[in-house]
Amino acid sequence: MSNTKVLPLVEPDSDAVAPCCPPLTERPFTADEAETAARMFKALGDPVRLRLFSAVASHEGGEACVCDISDVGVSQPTVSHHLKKLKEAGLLTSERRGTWVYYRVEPSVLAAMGKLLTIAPAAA
Amino acid sequence: MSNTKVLPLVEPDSDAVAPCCPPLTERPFTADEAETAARMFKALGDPVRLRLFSAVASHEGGEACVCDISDVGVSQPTVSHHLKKLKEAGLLTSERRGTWVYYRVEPSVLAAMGKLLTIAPAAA
DNA sequence: CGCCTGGTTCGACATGTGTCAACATAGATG
DNA sequence: CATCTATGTTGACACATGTCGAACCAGGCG
Repeated sequence: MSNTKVLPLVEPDSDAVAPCCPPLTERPFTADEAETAARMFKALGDPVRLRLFSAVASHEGGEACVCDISDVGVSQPTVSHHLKKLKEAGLLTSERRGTWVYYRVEPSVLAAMGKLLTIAPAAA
Repeated sequence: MSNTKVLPLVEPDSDAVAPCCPPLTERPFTADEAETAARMFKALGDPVRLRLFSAVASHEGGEACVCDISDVGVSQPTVSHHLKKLKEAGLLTSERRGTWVYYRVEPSVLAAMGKLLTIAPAAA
């Protein structure tokens, strides 16, 4: 394996979690890779989405219902809109349980993005 | 210290490279933190910028002149525009050397973003 | 000095995006 | 079934953003 303990907090086979792209520093991205990766970054490129995502990610059990996190200074439809965006970007998944809808983070995508930003482990 | 060897590829005092925010998973972001972090993510949230950034980052010596990376399918003014955005976001720095202008990556910012995406090292 | 090449800035335009109010839907509960 | 609460969807609108061509600045060179 190329890099052994870069993100030891995820799956053991941490090489498999990045079906998207190599580290940004490894070689110039192709148009397709850039398109894919940019979609994820763009999803986190909004303050409200970032707060929502962080709220879900840091919530107990890695999941939270909308009612728990919708206090970010915008109207409820806007919250819903942003959560949808995050879902479309593959960063969150949602599940309805009775009255409430719970969102949870997709850890593999987080890890993939983290690896993208890794300084090229050329020497390792 | 809270997290000892999350991104061992950077400076030894890797805690100092993130003057921005804690990991997304540690606690809900404040409005200010989200604003700051979103600015960086947004900068990488465009395919063209991502290609340019990757081209610079992966170039020999971590720097490249515009002429080396401007082959991304958009006009040259547009390239310049995106490079400016990346510079404003703190991801790149530029320096004129004779005829050419060289861009290089700001590794500390890369590392900071990587840490942001770290899965909360709660257990560690 | 005049000109050429590399790069940035300007002005304009089309498109994308964040936001809200109003309406619609899904379950729970009486 | 009536109704209430929790979410999502729609339509509209202001604003930001990506893009280009044209004009402009900076160095090197004859």
